[in-house]
Amino acid sequence: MGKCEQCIVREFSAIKALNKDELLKIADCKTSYTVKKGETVFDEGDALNGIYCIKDGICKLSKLSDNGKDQIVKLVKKGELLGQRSLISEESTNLSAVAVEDMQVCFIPKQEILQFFNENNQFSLNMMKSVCGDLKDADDNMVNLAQKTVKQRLAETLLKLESDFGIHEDGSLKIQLSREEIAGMIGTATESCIRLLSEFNKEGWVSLHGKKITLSNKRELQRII
Amino acid sequence: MGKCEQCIVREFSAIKALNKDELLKIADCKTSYTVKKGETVFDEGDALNGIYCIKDGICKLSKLSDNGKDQIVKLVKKGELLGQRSLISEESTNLSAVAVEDMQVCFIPKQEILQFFNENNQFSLNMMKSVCGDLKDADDNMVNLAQKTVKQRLAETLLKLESDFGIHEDGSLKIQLSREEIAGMIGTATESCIRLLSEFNKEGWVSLHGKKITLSNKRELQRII
DNA sequence: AGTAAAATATGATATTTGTCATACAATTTG
DNA sequence: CAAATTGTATGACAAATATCATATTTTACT
Repeated sequence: MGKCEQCIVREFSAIKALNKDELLKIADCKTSYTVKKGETVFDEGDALNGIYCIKDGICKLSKLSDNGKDQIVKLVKKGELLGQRSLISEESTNLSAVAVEDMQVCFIPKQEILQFFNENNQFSLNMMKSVCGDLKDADDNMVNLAQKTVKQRLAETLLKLESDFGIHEDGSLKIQLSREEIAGMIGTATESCIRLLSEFNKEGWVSLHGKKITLSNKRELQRII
Repeated sequence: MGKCEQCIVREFSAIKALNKDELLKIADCKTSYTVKKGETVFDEGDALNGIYCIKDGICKLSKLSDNGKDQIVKLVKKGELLGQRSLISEESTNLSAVAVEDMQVCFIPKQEILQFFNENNQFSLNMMKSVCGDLKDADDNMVNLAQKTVKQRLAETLLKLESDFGIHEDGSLKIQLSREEIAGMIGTATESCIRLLSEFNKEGWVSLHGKKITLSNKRELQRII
């Protein structure tokens, strides 16, 4: 059983408000495991009995639309929590969480979290702030989906992927998503996404090598937004 | 100075967790006023020094997009609070709030709310639930904007307006929005919205009399979603 | 390594939606 | 009350995007 006290990501979420004793309590009741790329952490409609703390890796939160396409609502990375909304609202999840790369997660049972809500005000406040941050992002996203063209959304998403997840030494985006997943983020058909990426490539704004995407002219990408 | 204890809407929001003393404290420091239809409660980018409790009326939360169009993110009605997100995140608002019909609002200063966060756990929890509810709605909305057609979104929005705000005796929607506002909700051009409403009218799904909209065939509207 | 499956790419075409122009109706204002 | 402004309506057209078809490339799997 790993010690939460020494966990690298304990400073990255609401959990940073917990003291030594509280961290020990979590360490005692948590269960850690790995989730391989493509595997599911939880599915839309699942009743969650706790929250997940992402120790490593990235997952996508998505919702299946009636037309059969998966809309990606958010990418969640190392240090962030999964499933808070569902826990707080006392509802089943409205989203499913699938690993985009191999993950290590710790599951913390509901009762612990609820207890912290009652006993540690800063924890509650942190959690609130985190949900509020998600809400702001969601609102911004809504406006983009409603008012911007697919091209603008693609450019914006690429820039955001770079700033959120960084680049390799060769300059390519660290996070690797399939074209279908990118399409699912910007809300368009996979073919349209592929087509626009090719176009960006021809314009010299990005360069494509297999799944690797390098933003070679960020200024132009920024300009068309 | 009105007494919060006797306010009709005190049960409708996180405020319901406050006890008599706490309500008296609010009553003491709040300022009540009216906002006429079309007037602004606060603007995108404003730093808020508290939150607003809507005693009566409806307002739209919207964000101006780069293309000059206002995207309506949420309609907020009697009993709900305005400005929590901004207060919790300690940021300026990302949305502006404009009255859609005459409103009565009470402004409650920041310090009071922050104190309740520290002293009244149930209040914090309620607030969290409310923000989580907004987040869920926003996520759902995102999926609709990304994956559904304008026609589907219009039908869905009309049904939602009826269920959220009710109908007059003559069957028409109680809430009256301009075509431009409806377009701003579904994320489309005003002309497209007008055109589709006409089409729905010709199909016999809605009937239009000036600004009054009556849903005359909800089953069909439901079907096309 | 060799085959099957999946992902990517691209063309052709249809559909949806936005834009611009204009007309008319309703509402506001002096 | 008339003029001016704003909101609604509709047509014509252009642009954006989706869909379907079909290669080609990459990846996964024995």
